Formats: sequence, structure tokens, C-alpha cells
Amino acid sequence: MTDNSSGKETVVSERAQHFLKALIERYIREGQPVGSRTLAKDTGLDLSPATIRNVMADLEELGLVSSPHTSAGRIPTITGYRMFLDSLLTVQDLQQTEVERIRNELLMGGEEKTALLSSASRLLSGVTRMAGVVTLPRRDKTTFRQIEFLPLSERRVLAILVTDAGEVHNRILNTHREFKRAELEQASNFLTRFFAGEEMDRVRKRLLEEMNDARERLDQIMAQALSMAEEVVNASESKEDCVIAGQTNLMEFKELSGLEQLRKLFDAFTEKREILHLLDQFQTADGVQIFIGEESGYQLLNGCSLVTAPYQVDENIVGVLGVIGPTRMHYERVIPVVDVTAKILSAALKKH
Amino acid sequence: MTDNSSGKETVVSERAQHFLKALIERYIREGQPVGSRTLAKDTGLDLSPATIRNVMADLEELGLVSSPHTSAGRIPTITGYRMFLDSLLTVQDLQQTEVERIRNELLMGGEEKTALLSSASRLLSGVTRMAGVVTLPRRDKTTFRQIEFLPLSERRVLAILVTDAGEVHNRILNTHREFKRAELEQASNFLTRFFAGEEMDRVRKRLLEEMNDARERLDQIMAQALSMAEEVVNASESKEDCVIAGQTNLMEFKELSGLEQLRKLFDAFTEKREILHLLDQFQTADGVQIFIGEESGYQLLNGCSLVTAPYQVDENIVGVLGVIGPTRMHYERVIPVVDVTAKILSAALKKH
DNA sequence: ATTGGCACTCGACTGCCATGAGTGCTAACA
DNA sequence: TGTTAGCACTCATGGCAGTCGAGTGCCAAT
Repeated sequence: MTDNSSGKETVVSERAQHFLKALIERYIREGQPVGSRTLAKDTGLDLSPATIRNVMADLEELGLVSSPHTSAGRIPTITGYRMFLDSLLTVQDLQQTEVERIRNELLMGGEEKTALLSSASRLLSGVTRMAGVVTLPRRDKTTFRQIEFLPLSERRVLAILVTDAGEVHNRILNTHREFKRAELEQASNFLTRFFAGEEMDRVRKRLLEEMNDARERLDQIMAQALSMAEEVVNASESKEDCVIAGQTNLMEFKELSGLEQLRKLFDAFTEKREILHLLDQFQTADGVQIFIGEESGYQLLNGCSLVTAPYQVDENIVGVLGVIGPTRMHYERVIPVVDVTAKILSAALKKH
Repeated sequence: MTDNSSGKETVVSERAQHFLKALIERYIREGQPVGSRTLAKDTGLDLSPATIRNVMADLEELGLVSSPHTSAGRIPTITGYRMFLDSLLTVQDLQQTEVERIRNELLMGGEEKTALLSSASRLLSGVTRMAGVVTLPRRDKTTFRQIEFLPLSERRVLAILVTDAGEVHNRILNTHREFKRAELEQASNFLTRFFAGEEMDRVRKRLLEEMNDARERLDQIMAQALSMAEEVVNASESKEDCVIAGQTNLMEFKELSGLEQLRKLFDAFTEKREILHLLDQFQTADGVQIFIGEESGYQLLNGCSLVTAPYQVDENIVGVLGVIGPTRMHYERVIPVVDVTAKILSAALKKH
């Protein structure tokens, strides 16, 4: 009995996989434990419930499904989901018309970068009826393009920093003395020439070095220009890094309905830092990635899954976008949506 | 029987008011219908429950309280709350130490305007454990201070608009031809001199007039400068108008726990437009205002109240801040907090 | 290998009853 | 006349027992 016709112990037989797939698909649709009878009807082969039960017992032993209590049907476990996602799932591509619809909606809000990104987030949440999330390109990967100082009033100077992604940061500086317009212009020119094209984190580092240098040379004007630059560069850093839309969609799902659970999730969304940290991990891989909440330590994502895809500008991956929803989600639909959105977004950012 | 000793029909006797107050205070604490026995113990006077019942019957007839079903205690109605808030409520001032704590926390995030406002919002939500909300000063009440154009690359110009509140708006413009730095500077100077000190909506109007004018005079450069200015002025308008923090706190309150209800509320928070519209109504009055959800048509605020106070910069009311929470909230605590926060914020903005 | 049958388990639902909190009303009392 | 005590009534709540149905595990038959 130990050595069976076509399957060793630890390998899941062809047929068992088939059932696992059917079970998960059914469970995703209905959200309730699925029993042997329903499963028997669901799958094409006509087998009796009893047969199914045997297979189920096997699957349970392998840890792919489990029953919440003795006389309920089976539900997939995390590892069951994992297997499903890795090798069983079949995704059909989107209709061309739907791709068009996504493209249109994405570009509707204008072609400006930040508008595009928040459009993408809203779009994802709208189409999938879950929470859409988009990370903004990391600041330190962007490069310095230009810096300008403008006199506002005596002792107040407006510093403006432009990055090559077309982002503009500004900050009002209170200075010790009044600066003439010409002085400021000179400083702008110098700094711009000096740093243009460098990555922001390098700029930051070099600024500090140069400031030390200048202090030794007692070069007053230089020192002041540098310190002003440093202020605006630092200020440019601590901004929003992540756009999330459609959080409230998640309230619809009963499996996330524990208020406690939901609340933590929402708090995480407003804080964003943890979400961002999580998403960063997917920055590297290219293509759609799926992440099941429980797989990480983050228990606030229990019951959730994350479907992500990186997007790029000019061949470089600069950010990640995706969807957060209950683990029991319609992957076969969500995956292509995320995929396509990432591609369209990448294309739209290229033109820029 | 119709003409009673000291109270006409429609007037609430001194004593009845006392009981109403006790009842509401109790109800706010406990959240459950309060019956005659508990109320009898609660109030100082020692009267038997039976007496209380009589008074309650009167109050019910006047529409100030109601019982959810025949053998439950009484709960205040909207009009009951209104009377309570208008004439019965006694607020004690905050401890000096607490005022200090609020001041510190408010100023913690720096003294920049937007930082202050979002600090205020977070502060309110943190102290009251409900949702804090702050409207940003309306754009058209702010006045134009300065505009600048900077060349970015050929055909791309960065336009920067500074208002007297110290806000900076910027926008990248794609132009038809290349502009020299000197040209741009000239345009900046001209426009700044021309519009400085005007309110933004007037600026917008005059810009359009002048553009027509310029077209007639075939004044190329002027026309272009004006159209660039118009673009950035318009862009400056459609920004976030309202900061909300601590939404999730509202999930704690069982009276708002209907998922449907909560969801709508949260959606309104992310949309913000309706909330903003509502808050605008309190822009005028000065001092703490209390608004009970049901009193307006907005049914999404059913079960909620709004405690607001306007804040000012240099004697002019520029915005409103406050707290959204369940109608059953601790007004005697929330009111002074909102009041003090508004005052401190006003003071902090004055220095600016 | 697959199936039918049988006993068993468990959650969900139902009806029932006792309990207790609270009310309205009436009559008695100061 | 205002206050009180007492009584009958209502209703939500919680526990208990019973039923139903979905589902399982196992065993014997095909």
C-alpha cells in the first residue's frame, strides 16, 4: 500500500491537483468550506462524493487543505494556496477592449507623473474592487537636475529643487542676512552645474563633505549656499512614498470583518510605512508576484494577499504597484489587471 | 390640570432639565438606555424611581427623550441633545498643563503651515480618540504675493506661485518656443508687481481680462506671460482642501458599527468634498460650534456629531478645525480641546 | 480503484421558558 | 399637590433542548 501505482507519498497525484484546483476555485467563489458532494458535481469527471473524500483525506494529510471542524467541508491552507498559485492557476488574458478601457482611465487625469500614479492606484482599486496601491519612485534613485533660489522678502529665500523625474520640491528658508538676487542666482548656477545628474543620495553625501571643506576655506558665500541646498535636499526626502486607494472596499469582505483586524489594516494604510517596506521587496523581481499575508511575519496582513508588479521608466524598475485584498480573491482576473496596468503605466511614463 | 403651578405645557421645568442633563450625561458615559432607577441614584436629590418616571413621561412627550422599546430606559433624541448642548452643558476649562501639552505637540512637527495643520488634525484625533479634521485656508481668500518663471530645458518652464500665506505652488509648463532667462525674469517682475496683494480669485479674473486685452494689442510677450501665469494659477486651485486624521478611531464606537454606515463615512473622508462643504458653513461663526449629524440632510453623518471652531491668522478667519465623532461623545471634554487647539493654532500662524 | 451505506459530529436554527430591567397606571400618603 | 409604593405588563436576553442538514470517516461490496 505504501508504494502506489503512480504517486509516491509526498507527491500530489495529477488527479489530486485537479481536485485541489477545483476546490480552491470554488472556495474563492463561494467563500465557504466546500464539501465532497459539491466538489463532485463541480469537476468534470463524474465521481461519487465518497471518492472525493478519499482524495481530500490525502490532501489534508499533505497540509494542502483543512477542515475548520469535523463536519464542515474543506478550505485551502496557505500552502494549498501557494501550490495553486504556483502551478495550478490558469489566467486568461484580458480582452483587448478592457485593456483599452484601462488605458483610457489611466490617462484620463492628465499625463503628469503624480497624477498618473494616483490614477493607477484608483484604477486598480476600482477594477478589482479591492485596495489599490502604488509606490512612488524612491527619492534616492532619482537624480538631481537643478536647484534655484528666489528672494521672497528680506531674509526669506525660496529654494526650489527639481529632479529629473520632473518633480519639484520647494522650501522656504529663513536666512541670517539678506541676499541679493544676483548672489542667489550665482549660487543656483554653481550648485546646479556642480551636482547635475547625480543621484540624490550621493548629492546629499557630497553636500556634507563640501560643507566641511568650505568651512575650512572660510568661504562664506559658498558655505551658505551649500547649507541652503542641504536644507531643501533634506526636506525633499520625507514625503509621501505610497499611494493607496479604495481601502474601504476591503470592508466588504467578511473574512476581514473582524473590526480589530480591519482597524489595524486601515491604520497601516494611513501610516503606509510598513506597506511600503513590504512592497519594496518586490522592487526587484519582474513580472507579477503574489504574496500571501501569512507568509511574512506581518500579522496585520493575515487573511490578505498582495498581487504586485513592478513598473519601469526607460527600462529601469522604479516602483511597484498592485492590489491588496483577501487571500480568497479572484486571482485569474486580478493578475492580468495588475500586469496590464503596470505595463501601461510604464509606457505612459516613458513618453514623459 | 392643563395649567400647572409653575410650568406651562411647552416649557421644560427646572427640575426636568436637571434630569435631562443627568440622563444624557449618563447615557454618554454608558451608551445604554438609562432607566428610572439608575437615574434616581445618579442625581443628587433622592427621589424614588416612580417620580422620575413621571418626569420622563413629560420629557418624552416634549420629544426630548425616547425609549427604543417599551421596557427599556430612555435615550436622548436629537432635540434632547440640542437642548443639552445649548443650555445644559457645563464645560470645565482645561488644566494649564494640558494646554501646554497641546501646544507642544502642535508645534512639534515644525512651524511650517501645512505641517501645523496636519499636526493639528492628528493632535485632535489623538487627544479625543476620534477623527480630527482641519480645513485648509480657501485659495481665493489668500492673496497673491509673487510669481516666478525658471527655465528648465528648452521649451520647459517651471512656474512658481507664492501666496502670502507662504504656500508655494509650482507647475511645469511646456511652451511653444524657448525663453531666455532674462525674458522670464522680466515677465515675473511684471506680473508680480501687477498682481501683488490681490486675492487669488480676483487675480484669476483679471488675468483673463488682460489676456483679451493683450491679444488685441498683439502684444506677444505679454500674452504668453499671462497665459503661463493663468496656467499656474489655475493649477494651484485643485489641491487638497482638508486634512483628516484618525478615522479609524471611529471604528471603536459600537453605535457607528454598521459596516454600511462606517463604509460610507470612510468614503466621505477620502473624498473629503462633502465634509469640506459642511465645514465651510462654520467658517463664519466664531467660537465652538456643535453640529449634530442628523440635523442636516447628510445621512452619512447619522449618529455623528461635529465639534468645530474656526481658526484665524491676523484676525481673519481662514479655516475651521474640529472633531467628528459619535453623537454620544464627551462634549465637556471635547469642546475645550477643540477651542484651545484653535486658539493655539491661530497664535502659531500669526508668528509666521 | 470506486462506490454505496451507515453512524457520527457539529453548526445553525427554532421554540420555550425564566429572569430581570423597566414602564404606565392607580391609589395612598404627607 | 407633589411624591411614593405597588402592581400588572412588556420586552430583551440567555440558557436549554430538539431538529435539521451538510459533511465526514470507515467498511464492505463491486
